[in-house]
Amino acid sequence: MNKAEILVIDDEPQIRKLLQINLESHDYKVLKASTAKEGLILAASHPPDLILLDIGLPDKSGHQVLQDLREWYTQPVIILSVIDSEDDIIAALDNGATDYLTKPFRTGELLARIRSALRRSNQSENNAVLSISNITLDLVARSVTRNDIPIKLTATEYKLLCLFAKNEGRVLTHQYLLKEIWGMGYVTETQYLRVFVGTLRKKIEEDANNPLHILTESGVGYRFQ
Amino acid sequence: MNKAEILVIDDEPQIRKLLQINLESHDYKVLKASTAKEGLILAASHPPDLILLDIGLPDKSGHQVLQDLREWYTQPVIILSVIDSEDDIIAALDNGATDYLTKPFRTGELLARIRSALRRSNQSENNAVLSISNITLDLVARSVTRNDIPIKLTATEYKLLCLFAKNEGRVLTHQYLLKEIWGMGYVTETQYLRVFVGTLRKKIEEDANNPLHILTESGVGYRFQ
DNA sequence: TACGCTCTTAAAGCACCATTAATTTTTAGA
DNA sequence: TCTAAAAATTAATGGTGCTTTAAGAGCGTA
Repeated sequence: MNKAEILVIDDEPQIRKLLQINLESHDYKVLKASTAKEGLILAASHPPDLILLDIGLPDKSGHQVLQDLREWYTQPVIILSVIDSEDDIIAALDNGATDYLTKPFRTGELLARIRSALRRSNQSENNAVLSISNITLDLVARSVTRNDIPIKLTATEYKLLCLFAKNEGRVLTHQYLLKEIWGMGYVTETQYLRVFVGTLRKKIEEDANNPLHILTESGVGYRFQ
Repeated sequence: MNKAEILVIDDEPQIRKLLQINLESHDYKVLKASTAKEGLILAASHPPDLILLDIGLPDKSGHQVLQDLREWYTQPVIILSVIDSEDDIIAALDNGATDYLTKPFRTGELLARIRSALRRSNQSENNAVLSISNITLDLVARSVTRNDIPIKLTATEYKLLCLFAKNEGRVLTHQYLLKEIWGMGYVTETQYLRVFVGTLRKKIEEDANNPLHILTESGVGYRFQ
């Protein structure tokens, strides 16, 4: 597993610094934004594994940011706030926040809540080994085999195959795949998918011209089985 | 969806009563236990959708109960505690607690955190399936079967069948169907429907000449049953 | 029989898809 | 820091399958 990426959206430089130091010392990769706008753009261009969101931003209410994020972002969002108001907490949680901490927070607790949130968001994907007919995918070792023979995949090919394997039998839309792999800004770049599905098929199908695993659903997306 | 069942494990009768009243008034079914032993037995004999666990039980530490539960129980466990100690919080979260609230807690916040936890634990099992006699429609996987045999549908055919299935037994007018699938500008193109209903019938009816599912309501539209 | 509505069929057009290769960017190693 | 290789992106081309269109035939009703 790679370093988990955490996006911090907070306008106070001291808090950003504090969080960055604490998170990086626990082996997370930290992205920072000081305004709502910047944060949303950053999240969309490169979806992080978790977002820490300050509710009191200068340009936009954190509640609004949360709603905007939840239109498409499914990973955990933990709210940080100086306001210890029950209404605020309820509103945030009902808008899809994963957790809500009031400042000043205890860093040890925050880190534990981050671990907890990440653990839960990963547990569905945490089957360590996925096997679909003759394809085997070891999520921990990050290795793939076909008929027990190791296959070398690039980073993008691997991400794509992971998404497919975790959603066996489901149709994944172009939009969804592009969003998950490249980020929100790329949902129209269907051509990327064609190229990478092409290379993946060459590597995992018996006959890339008659694919049995990665099926195309014309006009919609792809289905893995 | 049935009432969600919540198991309260707490030794203080007042707290149990308070929780019961609040939870039941929000349409949850409440199970109660006053000791760790009782709670574990109850959870095992009839697994609830969520557990509220007091950390200070008479017969066993709540941390120990949590560990025992997590051997097999995967649904949310929210810890309630009079102890506002960071070490306790971290230990509980790292042992698999979903959330941790210190007493006295605000009931509105507790309810919001329960909703949040249940929402997240349910989203994975959300395989909305529509079944109409021998036709099955999985809206998440975007797949259709007849007598358990997969049927391949084009994007437009699928949209059409979805509309039908979601409005089983109702007459859907040409106008409505055209508006939903092709858009407002196409409400006069009745011929499109004839063609696509034709291909759909070939795929899902036993005998496309004597359709049992997609019935024609002459001059008006179609009805699915 | 004539008319309105429907169904079937098939050809034409077009959007979508796959493949390949060229170009740019990133990564790894010296 | 530089260089070479690998990977990602972009662009170009041809193929495939879906949608649209159109024409003819069936069926019930006046």
